[in-house]
Amino acid sequence: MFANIIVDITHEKLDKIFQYRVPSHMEGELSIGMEVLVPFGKGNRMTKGYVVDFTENCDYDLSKVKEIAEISRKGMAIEGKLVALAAWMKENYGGTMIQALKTVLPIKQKEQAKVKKKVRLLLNEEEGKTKLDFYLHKNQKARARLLAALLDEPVLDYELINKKLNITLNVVRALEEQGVLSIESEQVYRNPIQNRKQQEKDICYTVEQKNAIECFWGDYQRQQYGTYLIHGVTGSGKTEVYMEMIARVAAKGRQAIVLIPEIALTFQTVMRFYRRFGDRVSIMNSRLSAGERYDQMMRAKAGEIDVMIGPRSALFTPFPNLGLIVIDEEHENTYKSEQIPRYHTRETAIARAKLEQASVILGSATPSVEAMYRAKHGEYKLLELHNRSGNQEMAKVHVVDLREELREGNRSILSRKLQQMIADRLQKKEQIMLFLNRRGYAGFISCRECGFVVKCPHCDVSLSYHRNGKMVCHYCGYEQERVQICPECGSRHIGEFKAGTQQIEEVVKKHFPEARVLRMDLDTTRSKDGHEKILAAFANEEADILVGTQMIVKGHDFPNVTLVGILAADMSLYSNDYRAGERTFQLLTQAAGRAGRGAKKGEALIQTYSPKHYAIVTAAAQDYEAFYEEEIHYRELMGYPPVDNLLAILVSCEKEALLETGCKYLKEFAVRIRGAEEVAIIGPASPGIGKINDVYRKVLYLKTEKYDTLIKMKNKLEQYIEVNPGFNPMRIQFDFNPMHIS
DNA sequence: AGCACGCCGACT
DNA sequence: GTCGGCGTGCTC
Repeated sequence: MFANIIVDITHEKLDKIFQYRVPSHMEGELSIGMEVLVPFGKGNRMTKGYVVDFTENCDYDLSKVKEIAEISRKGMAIEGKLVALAAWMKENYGGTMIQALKTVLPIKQKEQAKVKKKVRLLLNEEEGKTKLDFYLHKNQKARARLLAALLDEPVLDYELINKKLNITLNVVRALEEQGVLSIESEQVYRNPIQNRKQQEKDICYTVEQKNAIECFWGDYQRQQYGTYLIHGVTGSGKTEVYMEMIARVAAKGRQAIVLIPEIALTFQTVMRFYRRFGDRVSIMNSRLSAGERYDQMMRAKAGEIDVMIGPRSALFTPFPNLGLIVIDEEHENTYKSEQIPRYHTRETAIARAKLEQASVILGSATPSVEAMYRAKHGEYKLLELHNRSGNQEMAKVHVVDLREELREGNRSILSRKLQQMIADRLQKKEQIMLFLNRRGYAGFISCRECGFVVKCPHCDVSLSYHRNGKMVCHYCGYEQERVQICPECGSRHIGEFKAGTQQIEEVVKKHFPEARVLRMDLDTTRSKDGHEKILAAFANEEADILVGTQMIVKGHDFPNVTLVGILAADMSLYSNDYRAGERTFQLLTQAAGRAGRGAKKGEALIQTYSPKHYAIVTAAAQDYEAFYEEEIHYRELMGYPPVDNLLAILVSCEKEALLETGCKYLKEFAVRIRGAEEVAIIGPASPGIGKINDVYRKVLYLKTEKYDTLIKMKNKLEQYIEVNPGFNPMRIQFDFNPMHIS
């Protein structure tokens, strides 16, 4: 038997897998993730490594393969656990072990950046000059070059010496021995946030909050670690519940990870954690430099902190004794990675928690259908928070039928009712948010007159215009000619629906010239901190109306906002994707939740062409249960996740003809290995973008109830692709339960 | 990263 | 010839 091993040396060149023979006496006890000592390199010096995988055969020159020397056993090191997690991710999401390891051990890439070696000159000017003459005389060019540079600037970064002066470590070492210079490698941690601990006033929990905490804690005390789904309406105080749970876990000497979508990782949120945990908290975000991020990881490993807050990558924080993982806004689709391995944070967090005997808390006001499905099937424990903790009332939600507006001659994007309400708030000096749902804007084709949407007859997803001038289904590849008139009512006002925040800003300014309007979208937030600046300005009431996309509905509380207008709720409803209903419901509920967060009562208004659609009806009623029932019924009917599982196989190739034959072979192979299993094999279909940078793309779908079957088929397909050189010019990616069908 | 190998100029 | 400095390439 052979073992695949990564060598614990931090350098890109060694960032690959080495194979070693497993001595027979180790066969029983060696497992993935274990730390071992192996002879490495010419001198066979003993080097630390981690077992990453086992194989029967060896594809390296057998005469060169060495044997593992010993297992270093001081419990499973934290790296070992993460390696084991990487192995799980590779198995469940596809890709190579290296790719999985790179996502799990970010340390590897960062280390060289952080161990900033410095070189300091030890000689005075005179001694230096003499030495320099000596080197020049002996024609020792590299030494002379280095010394000359040091005489100019007595302390230099090793990296600079290495890259710009082209001098190797050999030379530096030689000069060190001669006492010309010294090598210093300092290790300074920087904490990106100052310690500003303030004691938060005593917290009073509601009955529901208490119940949730005690339910979790009871299990935890009995060492029953599991997954909990907290379904709590906006304003029900989920964060207090998380913090109490974390505090109790931390008191037991265990650490916690809090995952928050990057967009919701605002100063406000972070400060709440700081107030409670002081400098035992650390945050990670994309603004931190690589070095700072590495420092944070090292602090976590060294036991200097108890809580790490960050986006999905923070899941891999190397805590020595992880006890709890919290995933806030669990339904957000940024929790699914777009890079290989295309892991889902929720599933991966649960896998990590199992490896480390920890619990997982999922929280959301609008849980994903997957999470709720699993909670209802007993996989997760459901904890409900129905009431707002401050006793505020939920916003009243109105629905306006835009078809009716059109019939009555109002072609504006602002319905008459919305115009009235805006005028009313302006006069009361209250604030307004206008929300444009741009998600999934990859146009759908709808009738402005009756609201009819052109759909695929086989898939129940909307068709969209394709470059070839036809309307296509991105799921099954179905095509039909463009419609000129609405098949439902015969109107000629049928076409792609589009509108942008800019147009809306103009319309609003025209209607209400006295109002101060702020716009927030990709254009206006591009500058550094643009995001925060706009939100701060609005919070300071420097504007009356904030117009924006979904980024305005996340996280921030504006007490003076008493009206939220949702301008075109349909935008995400008919994107070509089975999650459209879910996303629409989530966005509408969240947007409505922004109104009335202060003392004054709030109202929300939804403008739509399909007021009867269940996602809109249930969102208007703020009735998650009703939505879930409808949605799960639809998923059952269509066999979409979470009822069935879906594996997307994305194939791309520069040659269109090759791509097609490749897909044909893949499909045939899939049919062959399916055997008697009940697996639907769909496609190949063209994804939303059929060609990127002259690379053609196709997608195949496998659909079945059993996730395991999909994994098995993925493994066989991966093997098949590897042994057939015909697939070499193609890139093939696997995506389990993709966030969008594209 | 660490180590050996091989090239090249300098000096006995 | 041979010695030592210096860049290069490999490590299962």
